[in-house]
Amino acid sequence: MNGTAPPSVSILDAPDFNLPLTLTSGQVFHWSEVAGYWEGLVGDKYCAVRQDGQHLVFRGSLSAAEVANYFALDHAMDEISASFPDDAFSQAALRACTGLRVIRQPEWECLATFITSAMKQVAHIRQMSLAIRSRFGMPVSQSAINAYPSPARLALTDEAALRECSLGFRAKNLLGAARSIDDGTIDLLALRSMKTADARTALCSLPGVGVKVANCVLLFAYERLDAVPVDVWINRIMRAMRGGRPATAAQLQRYSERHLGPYAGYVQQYLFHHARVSKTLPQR
DNA sequence: CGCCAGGGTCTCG
DNA sequence: CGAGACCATGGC
Repeated sequence: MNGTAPPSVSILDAPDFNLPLTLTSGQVFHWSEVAGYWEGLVGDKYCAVRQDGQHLVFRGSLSAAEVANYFALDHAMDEISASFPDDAFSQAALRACTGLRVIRQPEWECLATFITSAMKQVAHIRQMSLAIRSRFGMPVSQSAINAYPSPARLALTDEAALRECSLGFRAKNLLGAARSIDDGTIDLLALRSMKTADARTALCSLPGVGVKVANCVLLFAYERLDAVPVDVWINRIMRAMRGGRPATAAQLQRYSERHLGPYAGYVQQYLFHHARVSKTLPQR
């Protein structure tokens, strides 16, 4: 209301939620912990948030409804937990990752970030994402980092400039995707009302987007909670679930879709994070 | 230092 | 359809 008023803090109920776990589970890459608060952007809106037991304490430009929507506080965690398969892998991951939410990310920055994720570790995906924001993004009031640059902005740059953000061979793909979206070849808004299979096909027509990246975007930005990204970690876990027998990528993708239940994407995210932090699985 | 990372694409059998 | 080569870069 009053432009000279001190920044106010708001409080939100957040049962069955673990903020740091959610923000460090490899679905979103730009949040930083500063002085007890997690600071980040949702689109071009700044948010600083910390967890206090069953509550979120936050300040910035987001309304309570927007914070709740971003962190998917409305997800029916009882129902989702109950849907996890009754095998040792899934149940161990469920116990270890209680409170992890699959959040609702802005579509373009999710897509762009996962285009740059190919054959990269989580730490480096974060570095590339921050470099792109710093170099091409618009400053945001209160925020140490910039908004993710729009497709139109990236369409204006060139491959060499993107390579200076350490993208390597991914630079051409990000540029090509930005241009296809900027010129209307692909309409990210239109994907919202499409069947998952059709949306996946559309995403896969973009350079640097195959089934794995498309499923990341469907899961993390389009709320398709049954979409299962099969990366090298999930690959190992699926193989172990099947008794360690060798299997093709297509077999493992099919297995994940048939055996992980209606919230397969959730199960996958728990399996991924648990395996990655515990390092209990065979390395090959 | 050698190996690996939240892969995609193209070619060849 | 399935396997291999190739693509850059940094963490460990």
